[in-house]
Amino acid sequence: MQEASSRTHPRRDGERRESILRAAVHVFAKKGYHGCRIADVAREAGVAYGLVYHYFQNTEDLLRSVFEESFGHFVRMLEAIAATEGPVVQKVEEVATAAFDAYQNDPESIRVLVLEILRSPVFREAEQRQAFQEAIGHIASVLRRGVERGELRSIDPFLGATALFGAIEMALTTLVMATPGADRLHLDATCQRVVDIFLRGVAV
Amino acid sequence: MQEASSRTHPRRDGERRESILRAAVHVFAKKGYHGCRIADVAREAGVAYGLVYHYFQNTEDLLRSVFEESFGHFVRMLEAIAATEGPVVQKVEEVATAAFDAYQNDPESIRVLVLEILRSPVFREAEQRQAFQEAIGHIASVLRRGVERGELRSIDPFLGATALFGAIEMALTTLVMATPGADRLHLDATCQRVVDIFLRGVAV
Amino acid sequence: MQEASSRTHPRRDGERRESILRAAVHVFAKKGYHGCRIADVAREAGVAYGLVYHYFQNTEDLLRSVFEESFGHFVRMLEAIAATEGPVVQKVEEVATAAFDAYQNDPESIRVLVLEILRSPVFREAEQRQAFQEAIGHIASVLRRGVERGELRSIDPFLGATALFGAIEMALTTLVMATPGADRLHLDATCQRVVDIFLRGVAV
Amino acid sequence: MQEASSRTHPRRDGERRESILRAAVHVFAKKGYHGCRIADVAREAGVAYGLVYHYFQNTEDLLRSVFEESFGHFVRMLEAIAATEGPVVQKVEEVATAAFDAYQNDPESIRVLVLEILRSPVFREAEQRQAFQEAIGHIASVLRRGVERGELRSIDPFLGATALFGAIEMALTTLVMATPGADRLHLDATCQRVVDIFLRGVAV
DNA sequence: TATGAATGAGAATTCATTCAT
DNA sequence: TATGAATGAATTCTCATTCAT
Repeated sequence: MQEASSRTHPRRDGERRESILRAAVHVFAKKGYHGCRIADVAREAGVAYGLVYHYFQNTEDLLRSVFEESFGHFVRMLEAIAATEGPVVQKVEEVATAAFDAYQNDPESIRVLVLEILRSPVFREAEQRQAFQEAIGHIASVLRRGVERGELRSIDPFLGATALFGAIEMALTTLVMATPGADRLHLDATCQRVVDIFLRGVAV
Repeated sequence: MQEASSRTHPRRDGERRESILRAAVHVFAKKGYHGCRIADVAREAGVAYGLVYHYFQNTEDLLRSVFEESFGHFVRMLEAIAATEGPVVQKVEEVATAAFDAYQNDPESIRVLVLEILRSPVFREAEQRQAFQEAIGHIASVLRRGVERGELRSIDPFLGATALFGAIEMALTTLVMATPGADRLHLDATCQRVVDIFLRGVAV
Repeated sequence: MQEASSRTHPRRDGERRESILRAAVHVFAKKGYHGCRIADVAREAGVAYGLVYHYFQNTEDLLRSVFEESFGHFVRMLEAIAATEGPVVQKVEEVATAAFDAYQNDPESIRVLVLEILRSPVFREAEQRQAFQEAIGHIASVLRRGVERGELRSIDPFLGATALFGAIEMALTTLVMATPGADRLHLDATCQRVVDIFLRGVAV
Repeated sequence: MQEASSRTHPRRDGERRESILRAAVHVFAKKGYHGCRIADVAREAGVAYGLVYHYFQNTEDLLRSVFEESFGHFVRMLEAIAATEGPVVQKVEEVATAAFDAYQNDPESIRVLVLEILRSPVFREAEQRQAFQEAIGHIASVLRRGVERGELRSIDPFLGATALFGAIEMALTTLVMATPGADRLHLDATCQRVVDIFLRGVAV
């Protein structure tokens, strides 16, 4: 259909793969993971559906890849934040900002991540749940350091991380569930407020 | 809500319907909503699958009913909590306790609620999302009163409710995702700590 | 399509199953095992293809069932022949007659058996090959008794059985491969001649 | 037969084609004709699958070529045996030996020939069935001469050939079906015994 | 020659739902 | 009420074949 595309040069390796992945995110966002048909993804990407199987084992592999792209990226950001030094207050802000920025930059991906992937059946597999724990783990390590340094009162870092992650995720969920377009402006304010409540809650 | 069937054998009828509903919760818990086949539910309930259609319009109606049973019940509890007077600190504790108790009493239902229903496609329909907002709304009204009375500092009640609800839900999620049986003992402690962080965060 | 059929009474249990099985034999005969589509079988049987899956797990199960029906029947006949007493000469005649009669009575089934099943990939599984060995085994036991009683010269019964079985099967194969209708008349004569050559070959 | 390709690199070309053909035999032997995918053959041969189409029109052409290589070779051997003079007893031995030797030299090809090709759908086409008749025909002509010369009793040569061919093929089938490696030693003995039974059966 | 991305027809299989009994 | 045979739309996945490079 889209004759314009690059059937000429498979130049950048993975160009096609990338576009299929993007299309999948799009379809997930529109119809949900379980409403996502390979045919839809292929049409969205402008390729024959056989090609999807050229790049991905099957539907599940496709979902897994989308997950890795989106959540994996987020986890790596958290990892980076946790890896660099700095006062806890600032680190917590960085964590929240990372999440809200990601939403601002690519709301569709975050919508899919939050609504479709995080609690979906793919998380039934231990391997994937681990990624979830990992995210919380990075936040926990930030908090642990804060407690050790006396920047925070003596809380259970893992529990604190869970609470922060939950508060952020739920805030994003309500944003994501709201009519698209609404509340765009309040993003930064919302982020600040969540951080504010949390930091006061764990302050010495 | 559910058009109670003919009054001939009130008990019997309700029993059958009830057992199918319980079976559905069981199957949702085991295989997830999208892995749930009518045939599975019928087998689990020990009835012919044709009978499921006697009590429920279709699959979606079945899911909606499960939702009604579990989340509806929870929302009504929140509503009751919000409706009665009392210091905010106690009310917030009641909210958290309601959630953690529900988990303790019927973990399977909560697992389904948390993992399958809250973010599932049924929530794509405005009608259902409303129930979600409703839950947060009840909590918000508790907080609003607290702010008005000066029991809490001046926060946005809706945002505060979102943060609390998110923290609780994420705590339950990690519990639910953890190996079954683990951490059962720490439920009360966990509940207290989440409440503690939140209350400090919003204290005057 | 065929509204005339018995959707009224599932009276004789397996009536439908039986007709699907017959249809499968028909389609195997016409298009070969690998050319056999479930849709073809269903159309031939005059049922929806979903029904095929009601009675059979999958295509392979269907084939296996056809095999059991046809070859199983033949093996049981050989078993019966081997189980009853009588002079070897007569027993060998009975074996050959059983095969040629089966062909005369239901050439289509035998065609499928000989051309499609005996050497098909289903025989790659040990379980099925065993049925093959079993058939030869029954013939071998007939010959063994003959050797023991001095009715035959001292040959290896298993090898003898293999030779006889092979000669019969190849004779049927050439019949089956010939234009349908041809040679019908010579069946009895052919049978006698094969038996004749074999019996002379193993006579004392 | 096979339209030898351009004479530029006679050896190279033939080598490639040859290796693809060998790979095909290998895959047929392992997975059966219908389980044989062009991609499998290409991988086995260590070439890109597009190249297969350089040397063969399509899958069927590939199969036909494999057939040509294996069965064609065998038929030509039978033809040669039938064409040279000699006592029938010796000729029959030559026929059987040709088959058993072929098996000893290249069991995989014979396995494919016996299990995959002889009864496969390609034989549904008259053109190919002819090759089958041809093999039996060569044997029949040997027997006919034997009858004419009074070396054999008055049997129908075609029927006799069918019986001999069937006995040999079934003996090979049981060998081929047996666990690989077993009975290798008894090949010559088996061959002799089959010939022995047959020759006595047709002796004057 | 050689490669492998791209295509799409075709087949198996699933499962919600209906309905005669 | 209760059963489960029957239906068929919908979907996934496979694989031969083409073709630009």
